[in-house]
Amino acid sequence: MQNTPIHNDRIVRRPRVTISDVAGALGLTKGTVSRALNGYSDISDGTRQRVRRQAEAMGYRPLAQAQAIRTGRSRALGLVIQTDVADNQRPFLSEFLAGVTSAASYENWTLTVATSRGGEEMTDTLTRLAEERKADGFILPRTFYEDARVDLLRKMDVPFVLFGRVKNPAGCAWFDILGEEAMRQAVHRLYEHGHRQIAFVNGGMEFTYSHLRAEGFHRGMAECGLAVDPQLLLENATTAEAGAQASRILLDRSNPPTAIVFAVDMAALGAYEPATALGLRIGKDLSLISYDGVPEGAWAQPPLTTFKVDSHQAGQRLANLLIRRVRGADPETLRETALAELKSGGSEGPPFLTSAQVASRVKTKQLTD
Amino acid sequence: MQNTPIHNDRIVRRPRVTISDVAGALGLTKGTVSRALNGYSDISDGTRQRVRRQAEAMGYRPLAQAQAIRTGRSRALGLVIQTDVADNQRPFLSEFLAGVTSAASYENWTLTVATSRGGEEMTDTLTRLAEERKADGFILPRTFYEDARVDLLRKMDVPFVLFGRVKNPAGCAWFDILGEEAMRQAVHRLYEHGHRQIAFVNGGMEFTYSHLRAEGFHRGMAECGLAVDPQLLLENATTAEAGAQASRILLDRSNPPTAIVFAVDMAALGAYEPATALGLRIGKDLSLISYDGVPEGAWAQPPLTTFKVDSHQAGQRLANLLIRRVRGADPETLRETALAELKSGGSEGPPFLTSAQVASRVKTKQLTD
DNA sequence: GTTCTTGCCGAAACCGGTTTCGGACGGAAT
DNA sequence: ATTCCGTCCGAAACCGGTTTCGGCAAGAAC
Repeated sequence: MQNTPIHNDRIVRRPRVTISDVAGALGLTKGTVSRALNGYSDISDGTRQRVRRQAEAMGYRPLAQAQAIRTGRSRALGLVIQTDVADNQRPFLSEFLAGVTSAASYENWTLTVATSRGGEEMTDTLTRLAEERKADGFILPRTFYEDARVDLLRKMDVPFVLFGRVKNPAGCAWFDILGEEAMRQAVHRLYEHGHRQIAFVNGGMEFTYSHLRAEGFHRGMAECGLAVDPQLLLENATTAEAGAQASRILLDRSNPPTAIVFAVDMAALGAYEPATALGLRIGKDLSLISYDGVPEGAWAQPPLTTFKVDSHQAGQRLANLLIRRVRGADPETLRETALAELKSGGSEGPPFLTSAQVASRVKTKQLTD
Repeated sequence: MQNTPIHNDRIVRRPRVTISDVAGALGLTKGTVSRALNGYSDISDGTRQRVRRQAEAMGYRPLAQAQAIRTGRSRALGLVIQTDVADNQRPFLSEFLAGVTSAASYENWTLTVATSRGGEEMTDTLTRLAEERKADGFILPRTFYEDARVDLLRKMDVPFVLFGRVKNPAGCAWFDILGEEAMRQAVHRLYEHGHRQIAFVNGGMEFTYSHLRAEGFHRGMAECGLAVDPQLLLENATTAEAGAQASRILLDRSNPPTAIVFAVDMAALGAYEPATALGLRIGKDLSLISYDGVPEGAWAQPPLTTFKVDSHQAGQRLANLLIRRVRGADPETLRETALAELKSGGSEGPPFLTSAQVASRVKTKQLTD
């Protein structure tokens, strides 16, 4: 009996052009070809040209994996998607991936994707991908204010870039969209419409973006000369249910808001049902401005006014930053931001009612029910 | 001056446990350890046990890339997402990826993702990924009736599995959800509600699913003893705009439908606006049943009745099938299907109006506008 | 005309695995 | 006591690259 593996998998693959093929065609050694292609200084310009042309002509593409076992790098970006977060990144994922992969493939890099439910599984996944060198570095989406992934990767000395920011930015590279600026503009816009009682419904405070958006809201209020009523500040609404709950609480106040700024679209969409039930018309009796640009927003009646995020651009920039990071660039020089774009949908406008009128309408509606 | 590459990238990585480390600890050679771990028959059970235990204890994980340069396989699945298709896979992508990666990582495989606008770019991307061995095989989502990707991969002899089916199934493995069965059930359900004028709005005929769903619709009609009115059959509606357009056409017929079966949720959502504008209440004067289970459907008023696809399961099964395929299983034995689950939302019910009444209401409404 | 550089390339080791080949050893058959 | 035959492992080649090292030839310095 001959010596065979138990799983003798069928292997069929057509031959590739190897570096030895290129070297042979030129009468050089593969070492020389390798150095020529990788820009070593001990190769003459003439030879370098010849090698480049020949490689091109033969359609030679180096095998990233073969390079990797010596260099430690395989030209692969890593992305671990959190599946436990009740997040709103879902609808953007396709665009985001398109952005990442287009920028990556431009540099001949690829993307390795994994998912994780967070916590220990996240640690295991990142470790495994890094140790098996399935990724040279990671894009970390949806950052937490204090992010365990950052601590881990910092400790392992694995390159990474953040989509978002963190509490302690030391050694971090990132791309982020200035949510704080959007919230600031939202307040200004509502103020100009004539609103004076403006509420703010934030997301989960474990996320960095919530801290930033809160800051932007407060700054906007201050710039407009409006005092922030602590009664009109709520947190932890990232779903429609939570948004509905928050809206009911706010509208039940003695001084209800005539406008609500939401940090998250999905929460804002939750406001439609309770508002309508209380006899308040969205965009007239109650104005809403939110953030994200989820497609569901366009289907609401009236469509949700929101600050839309360009996910494709985000993916592109993050891929670009990470590649530069892996190549050794200083992370502190790899920090970019962009602005969200206002998409007016009709959920905001000049107030038809005063706060007091809203309150009385809510009261009478509740009594009649 | 010493010999240095132009881009002298910083390389920092902590040491790994290699197969030589394991071999050294046991006083064996790395070849023996390799054979022991890969189940060769010329290793005694005792040694195999010792090696397994030692590898486990030292936390040895083979470097897929190093294995790949000899074996040609790197334990990576490939997924190329089409970005040019006006599709509805977007919302499901996250779940789908979670399914794929969970099944993959269970077998210690990973997922390489790329995007492509289709056509030549798709060919290039698949070729590049296969040649660079960034993927041992591919999952092909959203299959076309005649699919160029299938032809290419067949020719290159690269393993693949389809999410969906194709015209010529020879040598193809797949997982698919029986859309035809859903359409059939949709007709039965509407028939039992009392509908007799049932229209069908299909997706693009370049997709396999459209052929299948049409077949299911026709079968359902036949089973219910209903004649199919060619006037009530439309195609090529995969977006809300196209769905709205189709709805207007159907409602403008001399014998308008009292119910419409849509092959695609996004198209069905397009029916709400024109129906409402013509004074027809969805779920009463006009019933809708659709397919996909997009989240937007739950936000429509009334929510859309639809057959929901389990994307997580689909991803999981596809990953599993592809791994077996790469390991050499006969594709013809790798074919699975599942059923979509009906999610009743309120967009369908017994007809409040006859076809003639719908026609007259449409006519008067159009005159008054 | 030597000697010293410098430029440029070949040779070979190396990365972390897999796979082929052959030989040592022990037990059974002769 | 040989011979024969499996069993089981070591040795070494190999995969496709990268990187180190050393040496040859030509030009510069003496």
